[in-house]
Amino acid sequence: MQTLRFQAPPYPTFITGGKATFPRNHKHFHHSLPVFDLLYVRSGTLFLTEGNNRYSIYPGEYIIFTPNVEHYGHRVCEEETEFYWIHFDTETKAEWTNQEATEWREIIHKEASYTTPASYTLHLPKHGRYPADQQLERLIDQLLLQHESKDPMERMKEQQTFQQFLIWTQQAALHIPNAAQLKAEELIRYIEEHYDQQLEIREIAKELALHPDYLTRVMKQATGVTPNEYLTQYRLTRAKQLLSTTEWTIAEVSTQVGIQDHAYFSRLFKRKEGRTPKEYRRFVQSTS
DNA sequence: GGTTTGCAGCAGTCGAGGAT
DNA sequence: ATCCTCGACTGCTGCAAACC
Repeated sequence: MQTLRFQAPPYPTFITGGKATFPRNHKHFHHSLPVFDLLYVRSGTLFLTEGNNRYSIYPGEYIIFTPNVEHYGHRVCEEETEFYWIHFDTETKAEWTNQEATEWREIIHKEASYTTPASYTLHLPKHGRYPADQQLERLIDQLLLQHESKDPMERMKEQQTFQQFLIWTQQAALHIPNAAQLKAEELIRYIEEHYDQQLEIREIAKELALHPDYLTRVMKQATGVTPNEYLTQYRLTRAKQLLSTTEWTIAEVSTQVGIQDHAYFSRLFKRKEGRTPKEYRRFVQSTS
């Protein structure tokens, strides 16, 4: 299996991306780009050829195509096929190798000193699979939303999200999740499905059959943030979407994202975003 | 309608440590 | 190593009132 190997930082740059759906009997067109092209299949199957190699990309799998090498569909889709496409490029030299990395210590190229940052050698498999959950799709959706956003602050965050996407891709290539990570993933799923309701850590812990303290600990260990911090972050992301795409009052938006007290919502919003919800809406409208 | 401020209560977090 | 509990304390949250 070929592996794309490159140094970071600087991390590769996200250029553009999108979501596409091919109907049944549709075939991918002939295509060659001057940058890397990553395709991630959400449902259905893509049958693609690059050079002399044929690939079948099933749901949950991705493939990375090489710049300036033509790829095309060698077979029609047998069912409706939904996939994401992401174009990116590297500033550092990137090369295809047959050496796969199997442990994190192979990724950490050099530890940081007082004057130089840590450096990493990422090894991304040409054709790989992500763990079976919807976190990754949410991350890509977030990336595409930021890319399409009229808010310059959101646009600036897209590279950050793309870096996280690359780290997850690297993690998926090596990853054997431990118990804490599995529980944190379960908690994240729960939060994202119930963020619009009143959530208490004790209730969630009961739901997941764990002690509340323990839940906080595994979440912090796996993601670096506490359940509450994650919930707040998620609610504010949804609130920003609603503020920029609807005419709802601040109180309605607040209720919609699970915060009953709109006064508290405004305060929270200003603390995290640096401007009140009203200012945010005005700002987005003025830049569109 | 939306924001700010003050305040009280308590939920959530963290360090330490025990049980398995 | 993993899972869990306890006690202390921080800061989150909801409410009310005043103001823009």
